[in-house]
Formats: sequence, C-alpha cells, structure tokens
Amino acid sequence: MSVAVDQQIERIGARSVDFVSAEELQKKLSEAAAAARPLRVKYGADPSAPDLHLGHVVGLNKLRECQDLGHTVVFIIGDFTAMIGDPSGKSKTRPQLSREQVMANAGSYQKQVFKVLDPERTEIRFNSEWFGGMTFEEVIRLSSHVTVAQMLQRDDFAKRYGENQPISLVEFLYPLVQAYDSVMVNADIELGGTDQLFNLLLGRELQKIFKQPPQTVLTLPLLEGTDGVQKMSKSLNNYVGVTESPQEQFGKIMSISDDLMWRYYELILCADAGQIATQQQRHPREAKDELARQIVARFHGPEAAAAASREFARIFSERENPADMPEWSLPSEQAADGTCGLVALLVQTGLAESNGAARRLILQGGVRLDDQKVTDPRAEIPLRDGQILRAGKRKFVRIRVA
RNA sequence: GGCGGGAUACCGAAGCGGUCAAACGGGGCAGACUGUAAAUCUGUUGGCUAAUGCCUUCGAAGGUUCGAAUCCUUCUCCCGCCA
Repeated sequence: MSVAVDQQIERIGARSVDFVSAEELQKKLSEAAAAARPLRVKYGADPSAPDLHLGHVVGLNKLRECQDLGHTVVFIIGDFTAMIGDPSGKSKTRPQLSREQVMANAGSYQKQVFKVLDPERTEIRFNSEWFGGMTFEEVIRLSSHVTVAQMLQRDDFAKRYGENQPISLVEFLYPLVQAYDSVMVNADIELGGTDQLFNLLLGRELQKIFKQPPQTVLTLPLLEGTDGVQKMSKSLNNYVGVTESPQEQFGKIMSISDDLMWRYYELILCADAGQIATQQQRHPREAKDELARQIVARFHGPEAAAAASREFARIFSERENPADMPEWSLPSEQAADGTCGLVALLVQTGLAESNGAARRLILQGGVRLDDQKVTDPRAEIPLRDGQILRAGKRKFVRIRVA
C-alpha cells in the first residue's frame, strides 16, 4: 500500500456518481495506512441469478481497482435472502431456492467473479451466517431502528407510494438486511449501483447505531443494456454475459448503438476521457470493433477476441457463411426419397418455431439454401449432405444426410 | 370490517353483443439501406392449412343469446380508499 492517500481517493472516486464522503475516506485511508491495515470494501450479490453480465462488471471493476490499491473486498453472497425468495411480485413470485441450489449458484458466482477480482484479496461471506440463526425477536429489534418515513425517502418507494402502487412489507426489510450486512462485516466502504444509494446510506445509519464508524458510500452508474435504454439485466434479455461465447459477446456488443458504445468504453474498459476521445476520431465501426475485441479479450483472451472479430466481419460484412455451424442430421426414416418440404425442414432444424413462422420467413425472403434465396413456401428440397440452410442473418444449419 | 377499481395475446394498453385472432405502443422476427446484429425506413408477429377455411385464445367455471372478450351468476386472484 504505497499509493498516496490523495491518489487513492482519486482512483476510488473515478466514474462514481455518489461519494459519501471523500473527507471521511481520506481519514479512513490515513488511519488504515498508519496501522498497515487494508480497508474492507463491501459488495453484495444476490445468488438467485448466477449469470454475471457486463452490468455487474462495472462494480467489479471498481472493486478490482480497490484491490490493486491493497484493500480487501468483502463479497457478500445473499444466500439468506435468496432462500426466502422475493414475494413482492407483479412479476412472478420468485421461486424459493433450496440450500443446494443456492450453494450451486454461489459456486458459479464465485467462479465468474474471479474473472475480474483477485481471489487473494477477496473475502467471501454468506449472509446466512448471521441471519440464519436470528430469532424473530432480534428481527423486531433490528427493524425498530428505522422509521417508515425514512423508508419512504427512498426514491422508488416514494414514487410508488405517491402513485398508489403496492409496496410489500418485505421490500422494506431488504434495505435493512443489506444495511445490517455492513455492520456484520465491519465495512469501511460499500459499493453499489446508483439504485442502491438508499440502501448503502442506511448501512451508515445502522453502523452508527451499532457504534461503528459509518462506511463510505460509493455509487456507480447503471450500465444500459444492449437496447440502449433499460438497465442491463438478464430478465430484460439485454445483457452480455461474462460466460457467453466469444462470438456471442462480440455480436451483442456490435449491436449496441453508436451513442452507447462510449459508455461501455468508460464503464467496462475504464477508459479515460483522453482514450475515449482518441477512439471517437475513428470510424464508428472501427471503434466498436475495438471495443468488442477488448471486452471479449478480457473474458476469453486476445486470440479468441480476434477470431470473433474476423468471424463477425465474415458473416455480416462479407456475408459469408460462418466457419462453424450447428449440424442437423436427417432422421433415417425420412431419408428414403431424399426430399423434404422446406417449411418442415425449417421447423425440424429448429430455425423456425412453427410452420406458420417458417412460411412467413420464406415469404419475407429470409431463407437461403446454399446461398440461394428460396421464396416458395411450398418448395420441396432435394436433400444433399453438407447443404447449408440459413434463416435470417444469424441462423445457420448444416444438413447431414447419413 | 365497509366501499370502489381491475384481470385482454411476450409486455403495456384499447375494445364493452356480431364486421375480433382482437386497435395502438413497446419488444421480437424479416427485408431494404449501410459502417455492424448502429441509425433510418418497410413488412410481419396464436396454431393447422396450398388456399377457402377450421381450431385454440381475452382470470376460472357455468348461464343468457342465432351469436359473447363484450350481458348475467358463482368463484379465484390483484389493487386502492375509508375504518
């Protein structure tokens, strides 16, 4: 920990939205440096959805920066809350997860998290550790520390209350649970998205009640998903998962709007203003390709990223067929006369969901057989081994006839 | 406990006895264009069918009617207000 306090503050605060507060952090850093003690940087995760995506990476990047400055990340897996499940639901009630599921999710979570974090400086904790054995009496005591008026200060609660939207009691419990985590792990800093501000601040309040120095609160922007509007999330299907294939990641990043790509440069690649300005000089296609390659490289290595880039150009710029594609074998009982209706073929190969969808696809000119457009929905296809069936721009199948 | 509002296709939201497989918006898919799965524009978007047409769908179950998403009854669930 040789980095000067001022520099650390600058690094830690970079890209942040809320920072409560730099002065406090300065004091913490000085004291910690004097005692040769790393700060404890808390980050909470919900293991009900174990697939990490780029939205999470925004926070993980920051945690990694803290680790690189010598601090410890306390990564809390909210196994307790996940087991309860979230009963508030306009969306379907989340299924309650079993202990086994939670542990399995937590395992894959860790694996993914360490694609960014340094395991040597990470402490993983499960909040069932302290909540699991809590009695109801203790829960009542804990909830007595917070008033309804306080809760209603939270943006989304205030909004929903004002609009006569339902707010479940358990939703009030969530911030409290999260805040208590901070107490239990003696957090010096807690990190979260801007939507977490209230919860993070409540952690401070609770720490004060429990006679701890309040944690420094740092919020980071929420990354918009590939649709460019909504926050990235799995349920909106606008995410780029960290475990997805290089090809998939690359394609998704290329599909974001030009405007959005600078945001990804900043929040995922941690590019500074100068680096972004340099990229903005380039043709947008080039800059986006660079962005996609760098992000893919981060999770799959530079070779895979370069290959994904080449493959993308091949399919979409040069309109060639991809190097690898799924294969589909003609069932032997159908092989007799060697022909197959195109509609049936599209459905059987999984390129179309129903006969109607297949017909539509054909009529719209979206179907090619060996690069030949086929527009007759009633076409009978003489099948040959190795033929390539293509639906739209992205779906290919190679037909195998035994 | 009392009163009121609501449940429509992937989502949001019209429809309030026939012309409703159901307006419109979003999303999805496809096409054109291009610099990419950007942007923009166009088409399309329950199932079966070559097509005419048929079948399933408007919270659930019954009923009225030649005919119901639309009317009646019961039920289930959700929401708000007052206490």
